[in-house]
Amino acid sequence: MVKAAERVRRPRGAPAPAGEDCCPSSLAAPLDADRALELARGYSALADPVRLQILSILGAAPSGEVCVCELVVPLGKSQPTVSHHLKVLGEAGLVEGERRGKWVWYRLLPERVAALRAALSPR
Amino acid sequence: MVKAAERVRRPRGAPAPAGEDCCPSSLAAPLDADRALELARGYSALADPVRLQILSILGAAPSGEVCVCELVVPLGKSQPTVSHHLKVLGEAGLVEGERRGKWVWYRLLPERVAALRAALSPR
DNA sequence: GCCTCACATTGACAAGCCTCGATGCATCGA
DNA sequence: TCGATGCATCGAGGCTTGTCAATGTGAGGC
Repeated sequence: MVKAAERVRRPRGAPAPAGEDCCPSSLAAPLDADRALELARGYSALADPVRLQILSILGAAPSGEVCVCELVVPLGKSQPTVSHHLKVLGEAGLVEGERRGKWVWYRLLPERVAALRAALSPR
Repeated sequence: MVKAAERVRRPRGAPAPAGEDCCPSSLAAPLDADRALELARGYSALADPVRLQILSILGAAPSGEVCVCELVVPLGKSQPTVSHHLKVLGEAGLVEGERRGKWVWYRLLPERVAALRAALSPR
């Protein structure tokens, strides 16, 4: 049971890096089971090399988005497999897809990535 | 194939946070399969609520270390289960255990945590 | 309407993971 | 030496996950 007052407390008066005020570190105080489960779901989405490659391709794309057809060949997986991984990433809130004509374009959602990143901050 | 020169490149001249020079972001350039697999193994260790709770307990411990007997009750899992998760975390390089008499004391290894954290940095 | 293309969904299989009881090993105190 | 304690390992059961072939769906183009 982590109380809200404890989650926003920042000891030692250190200046918080931008964008991490709302995303407390998991290493500062013991996690309750619910928040641990929520975070574990997020890291589960990262716990597959194909999904990490998808995120890296999206993150490196100049336009910030990539259509599914551009993922199948570099990943070396079947189209249904790629679609499955995109669904997992979408359900984890890490990516978002948008249909335009025949194609679906996916892009990274940096907020959720930042939240998972901030949870690994040292106390 | 990510070339070394590309991995250490830091555009926009922003000052890099300490300890992240050596740990390139996964979102800056497409990951090769080997590095994706290595990172995925790391996040797999984080993809379980019990293990996240263990890390948070270790991170919040005033002395920086906790003996196994102090983990079983708060985690609500059997002793073999706790031992299993500690082994997984150890093999991922996230924790380290040391025997002192009858007890084994575990502590966090912040370097590996920082590496997984840095891999989520935006480009 | 019909065909083609891009992508999602379904179903099935193998592999891996989480969990716990039983057991083994090392240490300590008597 | 013997029993008790703390932790690791083993083995098995049950569930989840990654993968692909087959199929479904939605959007053009003819």
